[in-house]
Amino acid sequence: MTSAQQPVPARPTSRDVARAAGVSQATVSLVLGGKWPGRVSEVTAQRVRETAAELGYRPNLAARSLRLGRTRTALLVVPALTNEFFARVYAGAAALAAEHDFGVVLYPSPDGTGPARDPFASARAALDGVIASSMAADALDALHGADLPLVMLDSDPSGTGPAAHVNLDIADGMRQVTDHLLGLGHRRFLHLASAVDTWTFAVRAEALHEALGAAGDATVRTVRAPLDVGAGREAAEQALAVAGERPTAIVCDDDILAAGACKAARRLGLRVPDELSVTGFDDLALATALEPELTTVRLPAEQVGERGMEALLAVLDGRPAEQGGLPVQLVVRGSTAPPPAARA
Amino acid sequence: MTSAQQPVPARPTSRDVARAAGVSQATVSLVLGGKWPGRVSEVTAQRVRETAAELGYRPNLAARSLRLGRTRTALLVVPALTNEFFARVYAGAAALAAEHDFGVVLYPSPDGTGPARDPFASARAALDGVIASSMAADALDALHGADLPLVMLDSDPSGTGPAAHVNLDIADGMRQVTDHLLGLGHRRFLHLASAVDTWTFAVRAEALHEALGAAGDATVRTVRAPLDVGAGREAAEQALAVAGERPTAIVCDDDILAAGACKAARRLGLRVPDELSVTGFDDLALATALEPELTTVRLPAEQVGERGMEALLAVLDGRPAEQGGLPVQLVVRGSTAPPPAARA
DNA sequence: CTGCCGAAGTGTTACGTATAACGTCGAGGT
DNA sequence: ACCTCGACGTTATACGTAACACTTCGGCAG
Repeated sequence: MTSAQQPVPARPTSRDVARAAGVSQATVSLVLGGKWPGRVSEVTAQRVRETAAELGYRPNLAARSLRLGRTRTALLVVPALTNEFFARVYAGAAALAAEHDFGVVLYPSPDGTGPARDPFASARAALDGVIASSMAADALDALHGADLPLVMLDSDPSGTGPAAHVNLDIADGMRQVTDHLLGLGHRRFLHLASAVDTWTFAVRAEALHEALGAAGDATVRTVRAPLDVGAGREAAEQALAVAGERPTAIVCDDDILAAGACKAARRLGLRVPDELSVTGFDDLALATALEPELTTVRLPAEQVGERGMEALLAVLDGRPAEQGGLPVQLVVRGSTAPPPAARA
Repeated sequence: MTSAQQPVPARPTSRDVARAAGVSQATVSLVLGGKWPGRVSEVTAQRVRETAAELGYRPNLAARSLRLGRTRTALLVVPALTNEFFARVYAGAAALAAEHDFGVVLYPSPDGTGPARDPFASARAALDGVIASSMAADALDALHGADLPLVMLDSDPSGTGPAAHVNLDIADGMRQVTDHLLGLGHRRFLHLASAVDTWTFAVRAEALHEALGAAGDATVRTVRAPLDVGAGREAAEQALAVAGERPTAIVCDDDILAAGACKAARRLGLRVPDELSVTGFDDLALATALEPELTTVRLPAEQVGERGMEALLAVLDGRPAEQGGLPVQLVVRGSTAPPPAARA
């Protein structure tokens, strides 16, 4: 006694469509594939398309991937999606990917903590390429030896490994911040830097020192902290508590650290911006949630993702990837003002 | 002139492993599949495993999916990853998924704007199931008719469509907030509510009114705003500017709106918490970045994701999904205090 | 000695798709 | 009348895997 008719309407295949339309499976593939124009007469093609729509046909992507050896899926490696910047990078990458019928999966260590897992064991789809932020360095080791097309975001462009680089003009942003503060009259600076040691932060430090050096009479101290409000506050509080001449401006590597700096100031009874100027970097939503709103550098995060995906698609097509850094822009808000001395 | 040997070392298949180990492909599959214990002698199994490791064999997931008809991939539908809450939900879901060798892809409209795309056209992998936040209602329409196992997050549990619900005990959280404020002596309230109209927000309103009703002499006004700092500030500012008795406490549906409320207070020259108490909901990083820090309700976002994935895995296994709401907890910080009258 | 059984593998097949290679058929050139 | 050729399709095949059905073989009860 075998089961008669299967009662569950299984997902229709291209062969089902073919049968219903009275053509061969190959013709269905030809029509719906969209390439090979002219291989099938328009009247037949129309019939096939209608039948496919009627049956609700959806190509089986596993079968397609198996046949083609490509998956139209990219892996995006970022340290943590809870950092708004990277959430926006993902959004940009995913949006452009969708336009090209591509998918984006994330490296599955989205909390940034925990041991680096094998990205391929967990990335369910086989991958056509990888887009990776330099801030996810540990994950990159795991990627080593996979010889997939690799696009690096915000990393040292002199590295020759990656097929392409997408960089922000971080140095210019830091110059704009510094010039803004110098223009207001500041001369004693505190650099609240990220404890993470990647290119994107090294460039900040370098540009800051260079711009201050040009001013001649400016001084700067540096303290480092993990990218988190509490840690930033602590570091800033300690640095501000030391004896001697207090800095009049804190330049932060990141809006999150800047939020910490603002809290430190408040705890020490220093008013921002009257007694202490604070600048951020990134222009996250946080920057306008604080009071006063942060003077910061706006980074086009979504564009970073888009350009990264664009570069990857180009590489996969054998086209050259567009080079060149993305421009950033200083946004002056309420957290910066002339130093007390200049106001007196 | 045909090409002699392929110079590119193609990715080894299970058949390559079989050849190298001197067994059949079927045996390799048997050994590496891990099921069917005892079908292959331990000595042979060992040899196969070693050979696979040597060659760096990785199963082709497309082929496996094609064969099995399952993909071990779930779709997570959330309104926007830039909302830290959902980024954390994703983190929780992805972490648990990884433990079970599952993958999570995101509905590709991560900015929350734009027209709802077809989730299946863009989700590259075929899907085994869907986990969806009630806040992504538009996307759910697109999911209709896919008859995949569906787990709903934070949605009306009386809905019978989904295979399982994972809910936070939102009502309890709102009760805790209200009782806290009533206990401090507040009687005139403003409810800064989300403009989004989903279960999770309806419950907040209901619980608030119920708890206030129990107090007898309390009054509340409601204003609604989109989930964004600027919109929250504007709505709060307008509501506070009206003539008559000013509310002494603003209860917000969300930390983001609470940040807006704090900004509105500052603009109007009202000190928080001395002249106006403000409460949030979610306990995002933002809550401790603000000054004063927000009194808010801590939601176990990661757990929501975990439980959602857990429920989906259960459903896929034919096991019953664990029911029951996740507990939430009031976190009292600096943004609440007794009202001015009680202090005088 | 025969028949049966379990252990340990192997041969084979199907999953659904894309495309290379192969018909077929009528029009048009010589 | 014969060949060619383009237009329109079809047949056949391979991608890599999992698992069903089968073989082989030594052991052992009847």
